[in-house]
This record gives sequence, C-alpha cells and structure tokens, in this order.
Amino acid sequence: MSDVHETGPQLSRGEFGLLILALLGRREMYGYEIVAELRRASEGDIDLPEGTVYPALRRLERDGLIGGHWVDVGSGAPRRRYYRLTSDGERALADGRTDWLRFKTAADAVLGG
Amino acid sequence: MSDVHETGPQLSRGEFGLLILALLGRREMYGYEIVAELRRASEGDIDLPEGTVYPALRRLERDGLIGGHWVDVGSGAPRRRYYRLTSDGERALADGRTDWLRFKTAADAVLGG
DNA sequence: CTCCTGTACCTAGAGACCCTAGGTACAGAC
DNA sequence: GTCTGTACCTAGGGTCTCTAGGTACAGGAG
Repeated sequence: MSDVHETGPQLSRGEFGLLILALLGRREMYGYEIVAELRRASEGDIDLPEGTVYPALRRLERDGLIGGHWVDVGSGAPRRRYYRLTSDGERALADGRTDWLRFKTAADAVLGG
Repeated sequence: MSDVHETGPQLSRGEFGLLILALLGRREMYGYEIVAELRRASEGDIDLPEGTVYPALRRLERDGLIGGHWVDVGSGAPRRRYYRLTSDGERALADGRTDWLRFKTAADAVLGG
C-alpha cells in the first residue's frame, strides 16, 4: 500500500506533503513560492499557512524525498531555499497519485450514495 | 468555509468523520457495522480499525452531530450502540460533501498538471 | 524619518487525530 | 478446551496542522 512516507494505511496523513511533491514535480521551487503557487493552482481553495509548509518541507527533506539548496538572490533580498524531488521523491509522488486516485474513488463510493 | 466540526481550513482533519456521517446518512448503524460497511462500500480500500472508529463516533456524538442509543439484541449477543444523524449532523454532512468536492477539485488541479 | 508592507525564512506549543495493542464478555464450532 | 466471531472499549505514542509569534532587509507612503 504505497504511502507518501510512513503514513497509516490511508492518505489522510501527509496529504499536503503529496501536494507539495506534486508542485516540485513540475519544477524547483522555494517555500514561500510554494505557498503562493498552491493557492494559485487551486484557485484559492488550498491555502496552507507558512507554519504548515515549512515544517512539511523539513519532513520531506529529512525523509529524503526532496533535496534543498540555498540560493542567494542578491541585493539585500532574503535568500531562498530551493527544493527539488529526489528519485525517492519521484517514486513517492507516483505512489501518492495512485493512492489519491484510489482514496478518491473509495471516498466517492461512500459519500456518493 | 464549512467544516465537518472545528477542523482547520481544509478537509484533511476529520475526514474519516465525514465518511462515517455519510454512512449514517443512509441509515442507522452501530460501530462494528460501520467498520465492515466502510470496508464493503469502498471495496476494501478504506479499512479503519476499531481504535479509529469508536473514538471518532464518540467525538461526533460529543459534538452533537450524531446521537446514539443502546439496543439489546438478546440471547447473549453483545448489545449494540446504534447511531443516527442529528439535524446538525445532516448539515455537517451537506457541508462536508461540498468541502470534499472543492478539495477534490483543488487537489486534482495541483496533482493533475 | 518613521511606519508599513512585502519578501523569505524559522520555531514553540497547543490541539487534534490515527493507530497499535491491548482488554472485556459471551456464544457457538471443532 | 480452544478458537473464532460479535461488539464494545481505552491508554498511549507518534504525527500532523495551525496559531502566533520572531528575524532581517528593502522600498514606498506620509
């Protein structure tokens, strides 16, 4: 039952981690950008506060699913920590998508009727 | 942002509570039956252990979304606690369905492309 | 000059949730 | 006599999410 990273049997834990992986699957991004991009891509329906995203990024990095590196933008602007998927992360993303599809189908079967 | 019952802005917390509400929206059920029915209705993909379901039922009852009553089945069989939706529960279920739809759409937008 | 907003990072702590791993009790099957 | 099934329950650990802050610098408004 492929999970994002050591969650329970279902998807509910670490669900937001999967969304972050999905964004990073498109291109490298940094934390602050992820918050904004998540909001944009979901048309405002997913609005994770920084206090959720930064710890999530640390967990994902700790678990080896993403790798981060500092980038100096220069001229007094705060430096950014860019993240990209590792190969483990790519696998976790693929598995997570499968899990999400399965969970969605299952939940719809229960919720639908 | 109608939530199931005091969760955060999103759906991830108390998600399973919503599934339980959905089952109880069909008919009265008792805990042990809910575990089995959830598994059946989702074709095995949602398999909540009793240690998840019973506390969830207590929370839902505490929050006034469901009401429970004991039923004696007789002849030495263990008695059952049947639950049904309250009117608050019906509302929470309707809201929860809306939230689920929105979250699903938003997550697909992020995951899909 | 001061204040406010924006960028970009971070943490501590509270609260909630999920699961493991048990336990109780009785009945019927083998 | 033990095992499986029904039906309930809880304690405790681990995890996650969010609130509510904090740091630092830059640029614009007034």
